[in-house]
Amino acid sequence: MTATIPSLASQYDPSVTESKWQQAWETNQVFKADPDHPGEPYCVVIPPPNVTGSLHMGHAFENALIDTLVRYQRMLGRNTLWLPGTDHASIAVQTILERQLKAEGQSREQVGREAFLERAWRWKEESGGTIVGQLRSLGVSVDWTRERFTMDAGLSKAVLTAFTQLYNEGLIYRGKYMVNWCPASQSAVSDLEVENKEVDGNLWHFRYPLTDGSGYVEVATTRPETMLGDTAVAVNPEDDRYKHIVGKTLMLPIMNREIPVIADAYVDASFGTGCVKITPAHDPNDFEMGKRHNLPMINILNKDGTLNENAGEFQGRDRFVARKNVVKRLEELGNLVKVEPYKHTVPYSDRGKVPVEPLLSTQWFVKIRPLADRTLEFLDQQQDPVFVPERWTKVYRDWLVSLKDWCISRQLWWGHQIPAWYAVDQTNGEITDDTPFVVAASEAEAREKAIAQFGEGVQLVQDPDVLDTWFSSGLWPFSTMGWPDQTKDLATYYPTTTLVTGFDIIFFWVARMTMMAGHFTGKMPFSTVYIHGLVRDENGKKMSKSANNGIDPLLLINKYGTDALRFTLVKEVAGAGQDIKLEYDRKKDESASVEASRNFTNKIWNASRFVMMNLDGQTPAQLGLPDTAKLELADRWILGRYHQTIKQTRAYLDQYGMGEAAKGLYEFIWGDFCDWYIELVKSRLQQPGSESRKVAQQVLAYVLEGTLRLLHPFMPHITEEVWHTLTQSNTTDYLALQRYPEPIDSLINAELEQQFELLIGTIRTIRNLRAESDVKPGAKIQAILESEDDRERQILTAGQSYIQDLAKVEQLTIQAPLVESIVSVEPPLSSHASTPQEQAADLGETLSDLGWTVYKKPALTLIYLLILLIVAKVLLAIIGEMNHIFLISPLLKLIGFGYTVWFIYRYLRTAESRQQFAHQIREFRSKVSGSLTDFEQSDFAGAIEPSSSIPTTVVSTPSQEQQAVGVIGTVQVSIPLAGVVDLDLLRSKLQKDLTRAEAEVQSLSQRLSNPKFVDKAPVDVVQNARTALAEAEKQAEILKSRLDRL
RNA sequence: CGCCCCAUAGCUUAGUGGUAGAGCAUCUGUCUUACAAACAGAGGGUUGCAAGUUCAAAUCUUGCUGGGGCGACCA
Repeated sequence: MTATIPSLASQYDPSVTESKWQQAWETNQVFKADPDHPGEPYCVVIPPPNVTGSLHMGHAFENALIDTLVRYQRMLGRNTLWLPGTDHASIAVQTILERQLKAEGQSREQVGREAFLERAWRWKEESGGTIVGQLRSLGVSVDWTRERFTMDAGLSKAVLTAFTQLYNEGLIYRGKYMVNWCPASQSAVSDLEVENKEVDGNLWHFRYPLTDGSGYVEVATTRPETMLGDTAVAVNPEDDRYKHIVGKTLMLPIMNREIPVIADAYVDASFGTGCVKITPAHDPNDFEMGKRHNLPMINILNKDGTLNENAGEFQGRDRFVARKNVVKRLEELGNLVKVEPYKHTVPYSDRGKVPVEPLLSTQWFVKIRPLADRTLEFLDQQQDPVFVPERWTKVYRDWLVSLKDWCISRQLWWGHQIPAWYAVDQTNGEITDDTPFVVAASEAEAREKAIAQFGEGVQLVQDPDVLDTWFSSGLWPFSTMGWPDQTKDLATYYPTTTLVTGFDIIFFWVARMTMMAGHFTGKMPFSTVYIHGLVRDENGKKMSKSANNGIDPLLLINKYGTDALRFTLVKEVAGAGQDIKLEYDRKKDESASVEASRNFTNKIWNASRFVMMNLDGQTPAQLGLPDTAKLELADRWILGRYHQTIKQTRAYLDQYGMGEAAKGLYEFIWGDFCDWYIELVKSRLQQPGSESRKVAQQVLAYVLEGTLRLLHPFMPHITEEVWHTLTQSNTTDYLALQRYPEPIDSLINAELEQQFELLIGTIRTIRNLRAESDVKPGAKIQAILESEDDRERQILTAGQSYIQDLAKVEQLTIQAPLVESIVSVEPPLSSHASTPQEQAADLGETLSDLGWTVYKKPALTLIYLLILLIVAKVLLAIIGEMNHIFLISPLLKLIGFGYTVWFIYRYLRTAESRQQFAHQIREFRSKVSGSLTDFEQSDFAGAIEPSSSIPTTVVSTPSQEQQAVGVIGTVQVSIPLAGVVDLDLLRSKLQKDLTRAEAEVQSLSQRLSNPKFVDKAPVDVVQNARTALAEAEKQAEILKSRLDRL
């Protein structure tokens, strides 16, 4: 790829770039996993979206998180597989198809199973393609060659194997039990597919007469129509009010059926009348009681929710119509006592959105305890899997503990048909509750088995029902890799590493996977479960179809780009598992936060453009690494910040802190790199042919290239695009496959960063003063920096050109303050009562200062060094003896100070001598250490080196003029102001700063005067407080004297 | 009824014992040669309320209030 750098547009256009790379990655199979690839395997299976869906914000969020993790791990060199796919969503698809059929005036029974399924597959091809295509637009780094669908041949084989094995082990059974019946989809559903909603209903009170005519009992119900199926009334055996009627019978009104009064401890005597009507076929509790008391179980419902022949006169009526009619009838008969409003919860079908009916029917179940207990063992004994955040472990565990058997049969056609064949010839050609059956992995096998059992003439019919979709999803982590066959993929990538999913799916899916995996593979299917929150709308509401408040990710992608949307979503993640909120203006279809990320992509684009325009067409590789000896202050600073950022980003990503990592990168790129470093090197880039320019180019190229790699997992497209242009790589190289940057600790220099803070603070203070004083933005000014701290002055001097460039200062004066202010402030004596270690450190620092600044000639250097070393050694030896003498430290400082003054006067006063001096140092250093080209060997400790070619102007302070004054640390910043100045404004500004400083002094001295604080707080905390107090006092003092002079 | 989470600037939030920091938004100035999708500057906080522990609490404890979630439920 050739760099056509200067012609790059000044605004980044994601639309072309993003689809270009998505296509390139896929057609070149960049993310195709290879089990033979070196490196520890890292594997994630996608939470399969269902084929009826289209991409929503939750998908975008989830996949952005996964892709960030996966791309990071891939760049770390792990043998990475992210396996994509979809699930078949039995009920959802069936509902849609039946609706279509109904619109055509048909029913599924009319078209028949085969034609129906043909239709379903056709539909799946179209709709399933939609979501997979949309997934592609997110730029996910999945291996499309391994895409799976839960009804693929391979996965279906896994389902058959799992089912037959569980059946043979006695863990799957068929039986007549109470299930949740959804009249809308006309199928049983599992407990999890039922949502309890609180509704305002009524409690109807009825009176059932005793058959012996001795009175009545009063019962209450929220579902009056169920009385048609009542087969008893129960009371608590201890309830004295009713002891005498237990064993008697009642006459059930309307049905005129004689039913017994039974005693059961389940009945709460204190609730209502203490009498409970019992409908064993339509209530789980009543069912249990019915079994205990051998009561008849009368089913009054048809599959579609209408009443059946057992409902007498109400046969054929819808359940809700019947409810009204039953009440009316009872009222007519005089059996209605009262109706009271009653708030209660009603189970609704998740899919059908109608109330489910508890119904007694014959279904297939998984005996769950053995599976759940096995999984609990993994959790309790091996902490496997680990949940991030940890608190979800308890939720997961509690559910496993209280889990009931799982109804897995669905009266639907779309899905995995249950591999059970009934010998219908044994029951008159019908499948009844008692028809004998065989379970087998294929029809042929079933026939073989059946013949053995029932003879040649056996007539077999396969169970028409299908399995719960989650049954197949539960096998997903290993069925997708070839299980039950022992494939290479399975051996390499299973168990998978991390599962990323929402908390709402822990029960549905996570627990089912762990149970199935524990049973079939003897392992947990993933070692970590990362739980993310929901994406909420601009009002903090859950996005849902019913509330119609979804935000279309594709709309935002088209408007701002995939990278921008992804970065927004990931950046918003605070702690793991927390919900995120997406800003959105529905009128304009705009999102402020995505726009901010789009602006960030544009920033990256333009910063890269700037860098590339200044590299003379060379790539980072061609430019090479800078010679460490030639690095300037700003270079060392940005390299330190860069490596610090690498360290931080990796640390965050390693502990799933994707949001924090993203925010850190945003700050580094926009703040450190663009706002400061690029601005700092601009003047150097305008010095053709200079060494300084070359170094700046090298650092720019090095940091930009590495930053692109750092950012790639978060913003894959723009980084890939810029990286190709920057490195002029050919098309077979991909940033996605480069190594993630590694931090070099020796380049991270906290002291240097701190020193740089002073420069940045000074620049800000000057800019602030300019703005406050209405200095024209373009005007070059004069500024005076005063500090009594020689170290501070040294730093300011070293960064002089930076201050001049970025604060537009023409004449910069750095000096010690006037004598009066030197003597007026003295740090508290006790602050110097430092430990021997600290003094030694001080000394070391002084030594290194001198090492940097003292020598005129290389030969002299060595001599001085030797002398100093000896002196230091002697001093160190005696310091231990005399560290109680307070004067030592100030004395040393004084000596150092005096020496520095002399030194500055001698060598640094003029630009000429400084340049010469700097040159000598470099020469000396390269002689001593050789030219270090490898960063690994470098060491920047020591920090400050005066930068060259600074026109220094030493002028006396024009104290008579009006000045704007600010304070940063203990540095006083003044700008002489020409012309008219708003004195009041200046005064109020100073007064405000003064008030703040005085408040600080007040609070700090209060704290320090508290003996308990001084006694009990750690030494360094007290020390920090003292330092802060000294600084605040100094500030206040400067401000006060300025204010006085105004 | 039980369990869990949350509460900090207008919004989104950082800060696990040392005296509150950022981004967005707002206001002011600027088209300064990478970027007006930008740059520079400014204002903005009784850390939900109350007590307690501590020299010191946004941070730990308890209670309360408000918001959200999950689970269970007696007809």
